[in-house]
Amino acid sequence: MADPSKPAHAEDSGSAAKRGKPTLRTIAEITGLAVTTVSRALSDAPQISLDTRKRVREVADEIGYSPDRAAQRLKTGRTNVIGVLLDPHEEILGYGTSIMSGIAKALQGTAYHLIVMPNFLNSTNVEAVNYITRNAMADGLIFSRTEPLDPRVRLLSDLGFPFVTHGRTELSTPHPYVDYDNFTFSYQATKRLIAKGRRKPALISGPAGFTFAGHLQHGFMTAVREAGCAYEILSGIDLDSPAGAIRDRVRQRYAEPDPPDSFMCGGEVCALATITGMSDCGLTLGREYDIVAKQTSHLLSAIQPQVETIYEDLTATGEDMGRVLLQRIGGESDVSRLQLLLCPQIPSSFDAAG
Amino acid sequence: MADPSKPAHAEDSGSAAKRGKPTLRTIAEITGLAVTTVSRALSDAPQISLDTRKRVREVADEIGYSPDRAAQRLKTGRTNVIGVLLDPHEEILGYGTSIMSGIAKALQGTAYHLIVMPNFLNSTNVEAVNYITRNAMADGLIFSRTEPLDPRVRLLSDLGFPFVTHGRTELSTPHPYVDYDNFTFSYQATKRLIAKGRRKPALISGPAGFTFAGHLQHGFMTAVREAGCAYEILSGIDLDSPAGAIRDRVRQRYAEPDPPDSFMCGGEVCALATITGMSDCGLTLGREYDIVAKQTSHLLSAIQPQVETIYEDLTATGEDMGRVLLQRIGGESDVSRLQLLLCPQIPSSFDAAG
DNA sequence: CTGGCCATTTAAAACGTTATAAATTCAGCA
DNA sequence: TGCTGAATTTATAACGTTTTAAATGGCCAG
Repeated sequence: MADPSKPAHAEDSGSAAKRGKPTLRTIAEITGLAVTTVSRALSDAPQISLDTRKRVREVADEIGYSPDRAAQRLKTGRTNVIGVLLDPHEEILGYGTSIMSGIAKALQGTAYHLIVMPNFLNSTNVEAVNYITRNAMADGLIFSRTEPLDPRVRLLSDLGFPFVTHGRTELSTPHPYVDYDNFTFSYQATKRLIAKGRRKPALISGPAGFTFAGHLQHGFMTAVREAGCAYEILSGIDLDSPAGAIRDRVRQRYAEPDPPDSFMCGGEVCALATITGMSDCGLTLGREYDIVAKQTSHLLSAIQPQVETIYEDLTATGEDMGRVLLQRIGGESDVSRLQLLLCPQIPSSFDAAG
Repeated sequence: MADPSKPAHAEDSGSAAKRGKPTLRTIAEITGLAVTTVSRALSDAPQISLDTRKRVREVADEIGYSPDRAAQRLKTGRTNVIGVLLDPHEEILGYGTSIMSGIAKALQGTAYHLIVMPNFLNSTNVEAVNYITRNAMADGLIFSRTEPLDPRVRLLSDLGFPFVTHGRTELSTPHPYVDYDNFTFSYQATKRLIAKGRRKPALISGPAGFTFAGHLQHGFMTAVREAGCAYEILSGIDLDSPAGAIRDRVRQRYAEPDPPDSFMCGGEVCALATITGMSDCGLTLGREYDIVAKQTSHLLSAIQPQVETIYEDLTATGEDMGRVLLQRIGGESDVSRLQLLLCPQIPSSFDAAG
């Protein structure tokens, strides 16, 4: 029925002042001013008299004017859009939700829109970045899961395109980031296991290649070395593995000699899967073994309240990333002011001897 | 450093043929044709000779031309963007991921971009819809969690703005949708509980106000009435409740007289929370009680393989929605061809007597 | 009353694309 | 030769905005 090639609400043009979406021209005709003046007035240029500015604003509000973003974009080259690159797996247990709602909060009240670009097709994330910059689809980019020599970071740095990452890199050129201190998290979590009397903690490590995996491992190793105890890094699985794979691996490990007696889990799904695997072997959490996990949602604590957790506030992270990116776009060139390392809040119960 | 107001890769204009992003004009200068001709040639207009079309395409490819979407958009009014409205809670257990990757698949190879518009700020979803249509931010819209008299559907229908919903409404004006047959799901799931010998199934219903909640309840009621058995609809919680609330409610219910002996759970988190609550009461799944749940990810089957499930393929749903929306934008006005009701696949084990 | 300066407003051009209508070329034919 | 019409190409305008440079008018010093 309705012709989709034209906005359906564009009614037939009436008399002189044509109907349809109001533009600067509409306001100009109503006020008797020139289009230029109206444009200037709406952007509060000091060269336009206060009277005029006020009158224009009133008329604009009255007729419900809102600027055509396509035209602004064509003219200025600015899109007023912040893009978030979303990996397929990132939606699990609210990662994406939390981050996004944080960013949205930071962008509230600004001219910027948040747009999520799901990256389900371009096999590599770099292609997506390339595409977005080449087609000027956004003024700034946010993405996560950085690698030590992240090619996206490299590309964007070269282009001078504003971005913030969730996670650090090891590139020599510094860049804006917001990161969680996974070293400290892992160190404290492992220390907690040891404080509870465990003598062989196991780490289910982050997926190989990502910067945070190194941090997790480093924190873990530091704690076990300090304690001088045995340890194990479970091979064959990581935090990205499906729950079933983690469960099976844990089960299998317990059929072999000299199994670990506790687990440092970097995520809730990982913890749940571990518990299931152990339970299949007849082992009980808190009795035969312990777990400390990172918590980012409320699922784990509802299902398995016995698991001790350290919380990572992803919404706050998102908000920080939004703020940092806005500063960057706004011209802040001192990168050191655009790097945030968020500290884990260690529960006070951790202080008590296990 | 880099001035963010201009694309950083726009170098200073060289000699005659200025550098920077190639435009139609660049191609025109190279080939000696008029800009109009180039535009036509690239859109494969039949009025342009085959020779010319081929030559223009070659040059375009060579210099890496890609059209400026802002300009196209300004001129044509078309955005080449499909928007997905994402509710905050929808990311749980991969709902959003699956849907989005499906849509992305359907859009692959078309001129359309998928853009996710997280709706974390506008309290009501209608405001977001209003905003998107008024500002012509997309050519079509996809959203879920429809209500019987959904105001978004009403608004978009009035405007003639193309959209597809995940879920049906009870509005008299028919509209494109893709929906899962929650009646059949709920009916079969409940029948399965009864076939296993349970005599008082409980329903944890969908959140009040959404169309699918009615379907779930209807299927449940049909099954219990057919069997003539007792039943219960658990009050105070629904599928949107946090896991902790569901767990507590289940536990609490078992402290009261005449508790249910089985559960129809419309989601995995719901099932997990129920199991936890029951387990806190010392009750074992498969012995003292049973659960049938809807499965949309692989978490539940990894953590609690004993739970019988019926699968809903959300990626397929997304793909269908993408296809339907494209047809709608393409001018398909026969709405009945744009309505899909997807049937639950009932596991063959359901046929065996419990 | 002229010239100059300030404050304010304006006309014209531009961003890159597409739509409309017109121009050009050339073959066929009277 | 000149006309018609088909095939191909083109000039011009337009989408709504911002930018650049220029115009207008008022006021004051000379």
